Parts: sequence; structure tokens; C-alpha cells
Amino acid sequence: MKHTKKPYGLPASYRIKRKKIFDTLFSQGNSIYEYPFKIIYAETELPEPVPYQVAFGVSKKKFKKAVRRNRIKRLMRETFRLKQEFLKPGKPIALLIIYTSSKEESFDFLLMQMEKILSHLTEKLQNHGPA
RNA sequence: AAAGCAGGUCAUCUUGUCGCUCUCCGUAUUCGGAGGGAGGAAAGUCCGGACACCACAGGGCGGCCUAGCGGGUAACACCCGCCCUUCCGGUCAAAUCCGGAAGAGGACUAGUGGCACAGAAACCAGGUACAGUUCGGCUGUAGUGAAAAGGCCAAACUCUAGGCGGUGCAAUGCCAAGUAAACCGGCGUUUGAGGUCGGCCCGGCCGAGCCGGUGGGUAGGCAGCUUGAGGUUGCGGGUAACCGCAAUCCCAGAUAAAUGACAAGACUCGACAGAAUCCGGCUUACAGGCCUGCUUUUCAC
RNA sequence: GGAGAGGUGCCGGAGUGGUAACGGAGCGGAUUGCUAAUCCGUGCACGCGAGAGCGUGUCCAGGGUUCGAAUCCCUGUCUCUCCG
Repeated sequence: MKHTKKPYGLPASYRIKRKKIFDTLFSQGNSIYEYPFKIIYAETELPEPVPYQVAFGVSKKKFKKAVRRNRIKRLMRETFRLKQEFLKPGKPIALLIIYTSSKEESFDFLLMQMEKILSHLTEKLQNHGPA
């Protein structure tokens, strides 16, 4: 038992905190899309003993007010927290989840789409993963 | 009671489950418990400070800012009181008076400059037409224009009075890790390069390295970081802004960056909006509730 | 978070108190058998007019100073740049 955590928790160690990881994501990352999310992901070494690290992004161009951006990032974090069981990577992976729409969607819709995109991602990783 | 105006104040609430962040406790980064967890504007960054570094921030020129008088304040371009000017309303009208609103409100009898078009003439003056004349280029009228010979403009230069050194927490100090004490060119070591971050000069201080290019490494942690011109209540002073004293309280501190989700319930169905060193103002955005004062109308006594 | 710069017609871009230059695009006309090139005219919006044309407004938005503002001052808004 090297690491335990609450099944629906999302502590700080599961979030990306290094600029270096963001640089790898932007230069070498692959992407997958399912409205309104876009996930940029890359298999890479992580500074913490966790299976994955996440970050959430909302464009300032699309949401000018800080309150709205905060709101959407909180909804995204919440949906990921509740649906993270659908993400089963073989290797350590970093992912950046970006909100691409310019309007705020309902929480239920976001839950559904988050489940979809994480399942697709897991599928894709298992097909191309251990090559 | 209703409507309007002005000022102040509050900013949906309650419970449960899941989750985030900080502090404390339990041998505890991971588990558990207790407690704290956005705003009146947190915003714009428009002013004023505190604080930090640059020299204990010094002199001159330049530059920038402020503008009635008095007070408040750490300070201000803010706030309070008074005066003045302009505008609106009240009495048939005017003056006065009463009520209200607005105002960057020193100086064009120091100088410089500007006054388009129109008009005979526009700031050095000059003198058109008509009429009257005491014949003196004297007076009046016409006409153009915002203004016609004594004026206007300083949110024109300027003058007067006063103020301002610069840079900003990505300031600054410390710890750890790691690369290359690399290569090329230029300047310099008491005959002084360079630094002293705003423009220039002077003076002073530091001073053996500095500048440009090529190429490479790291971008982690701690302090600053929240107890403060602090909040609440009471008493006292002052027309007021505000100040004094006493008691009491501790009320976010993140760093790819914490306050969210779901369920249930209540009502007046919830606006604008999210802390990033910290305060005092100003300005802008904003659903509604409550309180106080004034005015008008209606009803009751 | 902090420090600055700017916004002029469809596009680029001058003007910094007195009638909004200039270039390109577009549109109309001339030239041509047709097109390109060339030459001439034309900023935009609204209103009036049969038409030629005329009037009013317009320099990111609102307010102020002034006889008069794209220009000076204040407030807001949008865009861009720099700072370990």
C-alpha cells in the first residue's frame, strides 16, 4: 500500500503543479475531444507517486469575468472528481482538460460528457498504450 | 398611509452528504477530530500612504501635480463647515428674501500668444454707412459676430503660493539543487570601467570587474504574509468630518493558485460580482429589503 | 499582481484648438470587341428631393472647459506591450 485516497477525493498531489509538465503537454501531447471538453494528455513522469495529474483550463477570451471562469473550473473539477473512476491509465499520465464552449452548461450535462470523454480516453490508452 | 428626493445599512437563510484549503490536536504530507475560510464594491488602478530596496535620498535645471477661506487626517485630487459665482423653483414683476442643485473657485491693471467664419474693421488697431453736432475725428444709430475697444481665453504658454527623489511584494532577504570558472568581441583596475534602475548636470558613496553576442543550467522551498492609521460596544468632546478614553474580540492567507456539488425545506425567489503585500479615498457595476430625515397629497383625532 | 502604450471610413494611416490629408479596396463612369492596366469621380449614417444635389450627425462611448474639441481635462470601455 504505497498510496491510498478517498475514492472521490482530488487532493493537491493529483493536480499538475510544474511548468515543465505543461510544456511537455503543449509540445508532445495528444488530444481527444467531446463537447464541451478537450483533453490534452501525455504519458510522462510525475513528481508524485500518483497514477495521474490533472489541470483545468478556461479561456479568458471566452469568459471575461473571473467569477464565471472560477465557476466553470469548479464545475469541471467536481465532475472529474466524481467520474475519475472511468480513467484507468496503464502508465503515469498528465492531462489538461480545457473547456471549449463559450457558454455555461448544466452540471448534469457536464457529468455525462466527462464520463464519456474519460471512457474514450481509457479505451484509446489501452489500444495504443503498451506498444 | 402613499409618492418623490437625500443619506445610511444589509447583501437569501437552515440542515445533511461528498469534496477543497489553512490552523491546532491526536507519534501523523496520506487517517481521524475541532475550528477558520471572499466583497461592498474583492473591480478600474484614478489619487494618497505604510512597507522594502536603491546612500540616513543631498544640491541645481528640467518635469509633474494642486488651487476661495478654515478645519479633519498618517496623507490626499478625499471628507466636513463657511463664503462666493451660476442655474432652477416660490411671490403678478424686479430687487431682496426663502428653498434646492451645480461648480478644477488664485492671477490676463508682469510678460508672451490666440480670438476661425462672418464683418469696413478682431486686439498693433482701425474707422464703413446714415444722422446729429457746441465743428472737437465729438456723439448716436445701423450692420457682422461669442466678443466691436474694453473685452474673452490660463482644462493657452506663463506668473504666484504650495507639494513631489526613483522603483515597486514579479520589491526585498535567506536556503537548497544544478550547469560551464565555456567560447568570441569591446572597455577598465587609482590616469577609475561600471554602479547609485526615473531625463540631464553637480556633489557624495561603492568599486574590480563590466558590457554585447553564441551556447548551456535552474525556475524548487522558506521568510515578506497578515494584529491592523483593525472591528464591536459604551461614555465624553466637536455644528460636522472626526477625535479621546475604557472594555472586549482575533475575523481568508492560496501559489497552475482553496469557499464548490448534490439533496431537502423556508421566504419577500436571491443583483453586481471572486482576495493575491496591506490600509485611506475616489470612480464604475448592482435585484431587492430595512432605517432616518425632508417635501407634497389623502384620511382620522 | 504590477507598470506602460493606443483606439480616426471596409483596411492601412496623417492631423494635437478653427472646412477630417494621403494610399489601397469597393462602387460609378471613360477607354476596349471583352478583360487587365490606365484616367476621372466617390468617406460613412440618417433625413429631404424625380434628379443634380442639400441639410444634420460622425474621429471607441459619455460628460466637462471653450464662441468653437478628433485635438485640452475627467470617467468608462476595448485592444496591445513589458516586468521573476
